[in-house]
Amino acid sequence: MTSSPPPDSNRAHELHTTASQRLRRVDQRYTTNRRALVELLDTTDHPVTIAEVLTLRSGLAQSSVYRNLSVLESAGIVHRVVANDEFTRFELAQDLTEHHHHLICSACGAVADFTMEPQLEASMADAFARVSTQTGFETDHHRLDLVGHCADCR
Amino acid sequence: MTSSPPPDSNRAHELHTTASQRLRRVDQRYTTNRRALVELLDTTDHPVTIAEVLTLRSGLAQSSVYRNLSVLESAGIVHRVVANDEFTRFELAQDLTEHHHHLICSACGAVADFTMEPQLEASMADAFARVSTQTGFETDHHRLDLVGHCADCR
DNA sequence: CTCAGTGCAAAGGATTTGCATGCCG
DNA sequence: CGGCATGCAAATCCTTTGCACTGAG
Repeated sequence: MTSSPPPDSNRAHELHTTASQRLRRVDQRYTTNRRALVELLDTTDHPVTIAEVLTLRSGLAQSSVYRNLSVLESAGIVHRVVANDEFTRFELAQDLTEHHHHLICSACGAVADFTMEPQLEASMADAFARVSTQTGFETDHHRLDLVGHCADCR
Repeated sequence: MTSSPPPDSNRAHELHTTASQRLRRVDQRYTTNRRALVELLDTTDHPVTIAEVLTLRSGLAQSSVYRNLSVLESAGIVHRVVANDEFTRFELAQDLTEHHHHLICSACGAVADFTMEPQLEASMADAFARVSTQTGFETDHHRLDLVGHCADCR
């Protein structure tokens, strides 16, 4: 620990600046609650459920969390993640973090992040481009999940 | 050997045999309703929602469809597909059909199947094996979806 | 002042469950 | 015969919505 500013504070600052800009672009404000959500999502290393949000930030009203995550999603700041259980999860959009994928435990429902070699990502991107050409489907993004059992549930 | 049956009827026959075996393995019966569901899923080229099932086979009770798809899933005959909307979809397990992925239209919710080059699949499988080794996560299967806009919604 | 954002409570809707009946083994 | 599958209806629970209030600009 030092007295100089933590290296991450710049990143955090940029994150909020970007969030604010993207919200303005869709005529929305960067309110205290929305900022709290972005900060929370920036903290975790996995997509969070609404229940987690309410536990970790117990001041927030449930309906506002739903509404604000929805707004943040439409502004392209957060991303909705569907896993195997009935709970919707949210994470920061991948252009605000790092491109990654998910390990989904079908026993306990846990979702963890992982990344793959850029080279393999590139091969996949090529393949997706071919699929688009062949099918007329226009791809916004892809999602690649491994479904199985986490270390705890094996 | 008797007179040779049409090529597809063998496939269908095997499908039902396999289904029956897998159900027995988990102490379940291959009832008329379950057989109807397997036949329906074998017909479509995309995962179907409960609503579709009820429309296409209007004799079935909603609760029985839910229950039976659940049973078929636990027997490894049917696979649950989560898309972008609020509807759960089901398809035959990929070892009963062909390994494939999904094109998910975020506008209309449509889900279509597509396949990729075996070579690329193999590279991905290698990468997944490495991830498993590193994280202790045991992979049952992977799912790769492209999310975007289908030809109709572009 | 104005109006979007917020919180509370009630409604909505896909999915699950309780229970009586029917049917397969 | 006995027990599982089925159908109907009611319950469940995540999510959405209505409405009055508040606070930022």
